[in-house]
Amino acid sequence: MRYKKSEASVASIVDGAIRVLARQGYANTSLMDIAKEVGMSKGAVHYHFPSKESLMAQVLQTACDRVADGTRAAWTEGGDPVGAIRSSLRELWRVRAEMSDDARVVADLMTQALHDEGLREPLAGYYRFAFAQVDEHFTANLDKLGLIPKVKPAQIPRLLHALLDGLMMQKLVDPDAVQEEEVLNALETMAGALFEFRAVEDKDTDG
Amino acid sequence: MRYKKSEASVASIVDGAIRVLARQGYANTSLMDIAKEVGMSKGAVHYHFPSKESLMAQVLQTACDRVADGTRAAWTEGGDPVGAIRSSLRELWRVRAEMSDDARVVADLMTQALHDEGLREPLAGYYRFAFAQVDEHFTANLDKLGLIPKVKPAQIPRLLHALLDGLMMQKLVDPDAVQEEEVLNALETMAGALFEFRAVEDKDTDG
Amino acid sequence: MRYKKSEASVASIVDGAIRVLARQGYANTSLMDIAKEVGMSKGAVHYHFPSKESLMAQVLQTACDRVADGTRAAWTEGGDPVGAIRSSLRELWRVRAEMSDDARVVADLMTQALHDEGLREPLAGYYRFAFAQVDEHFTANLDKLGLIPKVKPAQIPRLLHALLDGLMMQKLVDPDAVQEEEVLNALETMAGALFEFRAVEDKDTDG
Amino acid sequence: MRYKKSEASVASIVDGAIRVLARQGYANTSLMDIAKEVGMSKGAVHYHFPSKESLMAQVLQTACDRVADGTRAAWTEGGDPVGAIRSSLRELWRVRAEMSDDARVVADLMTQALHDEGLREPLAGYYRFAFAQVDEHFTANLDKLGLIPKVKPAQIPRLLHALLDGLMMQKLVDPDAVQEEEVLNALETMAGALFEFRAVEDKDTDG
DNA sequence: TATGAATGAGCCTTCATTCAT
DNA sequence: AATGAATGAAGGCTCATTCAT
Repeated sequence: MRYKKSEASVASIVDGAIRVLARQGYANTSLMDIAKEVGMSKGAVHYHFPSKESLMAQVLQTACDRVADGTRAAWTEGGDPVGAIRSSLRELWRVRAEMSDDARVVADLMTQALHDEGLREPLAGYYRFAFAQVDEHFTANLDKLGLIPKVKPAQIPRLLHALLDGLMMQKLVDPDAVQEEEVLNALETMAGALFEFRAVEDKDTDG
Repeated sequence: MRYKKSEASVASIVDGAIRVLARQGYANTSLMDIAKEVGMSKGAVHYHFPSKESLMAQVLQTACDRVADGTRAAWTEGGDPVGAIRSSLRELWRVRAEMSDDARVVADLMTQALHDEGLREPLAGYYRFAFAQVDEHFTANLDKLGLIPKVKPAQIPRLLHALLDGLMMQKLVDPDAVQEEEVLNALETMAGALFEFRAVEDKDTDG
Repeated sequence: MRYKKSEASVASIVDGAIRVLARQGYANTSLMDIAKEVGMSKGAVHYHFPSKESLMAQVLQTACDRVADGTRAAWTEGGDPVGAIRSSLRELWRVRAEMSDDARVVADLMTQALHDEGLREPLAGYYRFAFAQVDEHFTANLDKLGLIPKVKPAQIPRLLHALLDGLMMQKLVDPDAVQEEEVLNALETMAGALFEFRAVEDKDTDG
Repeated sequence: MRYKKSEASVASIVDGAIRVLARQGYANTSLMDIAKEVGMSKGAVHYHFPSKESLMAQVLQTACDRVADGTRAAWTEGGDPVGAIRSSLRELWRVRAEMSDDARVVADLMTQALHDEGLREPLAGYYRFAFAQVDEHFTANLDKLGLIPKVKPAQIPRLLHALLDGLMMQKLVDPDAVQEEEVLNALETMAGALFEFRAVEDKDTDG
């Protein structure tokens, strides 16, 4: 309890690392770069993280958490179903389209994770969380929203995020080529294809 | 004829590089690894490629070309429109689901390209080609196929590939989690949402 | 009384250092290793010893003292001369053959001392003591034991310890190769060569 | 065959390393020191030796070989047995008393070998060779020399070298304390104790 | 065309040491 | 008396690159 300086330093290092990684990419980033970014010595970074890999794991974890957190507010509830889906989708895309440092780092470390065992878990956790969010706020409410899924419900989160992430990838490679408004329209159209509205007479029958 | 040998060496280096990169990833691959893979000296690699970056550019170019080539045969023409779309989609996914070395390298170098000017062009070209293919074989034939797009036609290739690439990313991170058959069904459902069939009586009316 | 705790800490550090050094060797031992071994922080070690060198000097001193102490009991007196020499030799060898942590550390730091001024004195003291012990218990009693040296008496301790230390070195390098019993026999034979028994009639003549 | 430069460099590095190690000791010697000594870059040293350990193994091997070689000439044959033994012993001691860089390095790395698997073999080989030499030139000729061993013959080389090495150790620690002439006399005396002359009448009996 | 040799910058890591608390 | 934090120099090692041959 007396020594909280360390926590602050750790946080500062992780933050700095995310900034540098977003700027330079994993393959071009050394611990020296990170140390400089946060105004510490290389030794200090190693004091808090025994290895580069352990730092990277924490960095990825943090970035994933933040991206996931950023989508927490995305889910609009109540109101008419169509409007709710629409605004949720828009929010999910906005988080990606902003291309925050966090999002860039997640994308960057994703390919690195293919060859680096230690990075796999944070990513898997991220996907789990993201999918669970869709399930909780969306798939679970299909009935309430008056929607009938046209694909296996378990696939819905996967497809939605694949679409969003694929578009983000394109945007990362060529930011100008992706037209926001048109992407959003298309997103809605495609998402809309995953369901159909329950006919009104069904409701009558139920009641 | 005089340069045959050299050309063969260049090709061999690029091939070997793709194998090594697919195995180890960009950040963990040195020129030495590549030289060893193709049984040449480090010096020889540098004789053919002035710098690592130039080799990587060529590698990415080649990998992109091959992936693109692999999709050339994907396009089924003739027959009923629905069947054609279906089998084309299946082929496009198969190329990714196989996760050939080429596909892995494209994915791996994509994030590297964000920070490496020299890698941008091959990727942009790849996207151009992939989109153009969709346009040529698909979007341009909408009328012939009796389909009316529900989104701006220019967005169709983008959306389709985003979905496919996003799913491949998920598969790279966790190969077992992606269920082939269900993905294919969902793919068709979503793709189907981009169009609607022109009613038969419309044709009569037109004629 | 006030310094009891500190003294205990100092002793604990030195003890721990000897254990670690015996295990890992000087060149592979850091202050961190030692601090960990005794359950203290690196800073604490530096609080008690201003520098690594000063700790090592104390460590060597302690190890030397202990080894020397271990030989104090080696000297059997009284009884027949041959038996006394024999059992003393056996004890001197036993101390080495056991290869206590102390003995290992002395051997290890001996080579380090060649290049490290601060370690020289403890070793010199050790040799002085060891030689003096031989002198006191043995050389000085030659007459009483009825022995006549065949080499300069001052050389006796040196030769004895050289033989013992050389054998220990061999044992350190290859523990199994040194056959205890045969070594002991040979030791006695060689030691025996340093003297000759005074003929009994000499005694008579003297008396 | 065309590229002999490497062999020269390797030899030069090993030579330089032996000089530096003799001067500074293993624990105080970095690859940089060695590179500087031979006027090469650190990278060049690593080009020829993949690791410090591999260099040290080669260094120890070379130093051992040289020391062993230096004793090849020590063995005087023919003439009277006593004289032969005497001059051989003197030579064996001279090689050590000179304290060549090679001998110092062997002594220095001996303690390091206790904790470094890779260094063990060269030392073991050295002992094997040294013992074999004694066997070949000496123990095997006992009969011819008219000597009967008083200890198990297999122990003779071990004891002889233990004595010599132990004395060298003392000399390393305190060069002035070891008096050459007296050591030599004592050496002869002790060595002499390992045998007894066959009585002349035995010879008569044989004949 | 291709190689072996060498370079030198840079990387991750270790470590003795210092210092505020 | 002892600790956690931080430093900075140095260590072993990797690597893209250069060059004579």
